[in-house]
Amino acid sequence: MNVERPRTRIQKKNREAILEAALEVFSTEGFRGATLDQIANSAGLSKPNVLYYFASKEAIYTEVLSTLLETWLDPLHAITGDGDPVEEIVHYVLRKLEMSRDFPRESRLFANEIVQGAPRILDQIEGPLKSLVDEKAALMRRWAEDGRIAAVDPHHLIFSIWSTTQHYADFNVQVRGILQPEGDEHFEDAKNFLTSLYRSILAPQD
Amino acid sequence: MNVERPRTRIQKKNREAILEAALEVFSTEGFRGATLDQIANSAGLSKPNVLYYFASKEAIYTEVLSTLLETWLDPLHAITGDGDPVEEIVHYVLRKLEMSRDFPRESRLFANEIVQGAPRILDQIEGPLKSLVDEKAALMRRWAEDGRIAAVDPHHLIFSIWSTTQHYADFNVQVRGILQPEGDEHFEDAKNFLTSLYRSILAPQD
DNA sequence: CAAATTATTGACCAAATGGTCAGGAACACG
DNA sequence: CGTGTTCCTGACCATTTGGTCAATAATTTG
Repeated sequence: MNVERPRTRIQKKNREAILEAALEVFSTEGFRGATLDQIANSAGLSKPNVLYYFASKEAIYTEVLSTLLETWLDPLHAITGDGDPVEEIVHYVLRKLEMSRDFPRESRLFANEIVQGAPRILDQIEGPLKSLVDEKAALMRRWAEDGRIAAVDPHHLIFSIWSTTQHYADFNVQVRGILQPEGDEHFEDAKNFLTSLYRSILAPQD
Repeated sequence: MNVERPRTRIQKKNREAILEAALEVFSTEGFRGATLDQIANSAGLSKPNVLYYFASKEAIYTEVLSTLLETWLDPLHAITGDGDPVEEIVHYVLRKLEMSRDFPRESRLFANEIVQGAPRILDQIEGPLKSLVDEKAALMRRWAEDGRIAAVDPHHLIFSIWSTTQHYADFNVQVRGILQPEGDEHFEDAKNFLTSLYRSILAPQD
């Protein structure tokens, strides 16, 4: 029952409801921890009806994950080499931080998958992702050689950006448990901290 | 059958085998994803035998998690205020990094628990952990006021240390997928990168 | 409106899973 | 060596879970 593009209005509506519910459930329970009943429930459908739209639990998960992967890597593409190096990188940091604030479930779903060994996207990582990262790392290395940013290991720089920003989504409960914020105020502090963190390490030495 | 201290030699051996197996399984599968069969198998025992030593799957998990929590926060205690501020913090960073290299399963188990909402340790986070972090943050704030480190938000500094170091354990497959290292060489680069990252942001301004 | 198509569900199934238990095997120890 | 205790297991159970299917309901379309 794998319909390429949802044809009918009902198909569109229900597939969206299922994917939304799946994002919610998978991101907090992981693949194995999530149940079709939870997803069906959260989507307001019966379990057999969910399986009418998707072949299996696995199929739902795969679809959510792959949709997510695209948008997830999007900000990295935006580092083009056109603008000021430091500004481009800082802008990337802030965009990733915003994504952690606005799409924490996507981040957590991804985190779950990776922590558990990335069984379903290992080739995506070793293929397209590695290529993309290597490419941007090369760009940064050139910047460093040209003295436009400080000489830092670009790969580890990227890892640090991923980790510091995604931390606010993935470890959300810990962050909130410690800071006890009312809403999202602490993201402003995070923004300031990360901005100065990356400005200070990237600032080219005379 | 909850024995305070394992009495017999057999009890000691088997309880240890179970906890070791549980760490392995829980850290890669999460609580819900792990099965008693996997744990029993990995420990080289039968499932009923595992349940002879522990009351339930939950009991095993709780024990692993609480044992782990203690050692996990240990390095943070070592920030005392006795030594040079920058050196103390950098030393903390490197110790956390070493733990990610040497005890990745512990890190991942913890990550799994937090990502999934920390259902079993939320009070530990809001209580003891928050206190400890607040205390160290206060210390760092004093350092900043005395001009011994740069003025940075201490809470977010700590978050960034946690995230950048634990990344090498929690997102291990991603890191390896991108760097394609033979063994653990990349930890040396990470060490250098993080050292200069934190030195550059902490260096007191004039 | 009627036929064809699409959507929905209750009932059901097999496998997996956490857990129990009675009885037997291994062991410690006087 | 014998006896009390500890250790271990096969068989079993109830529940959960992913998934199927035939029958019915709703919707679309000519």
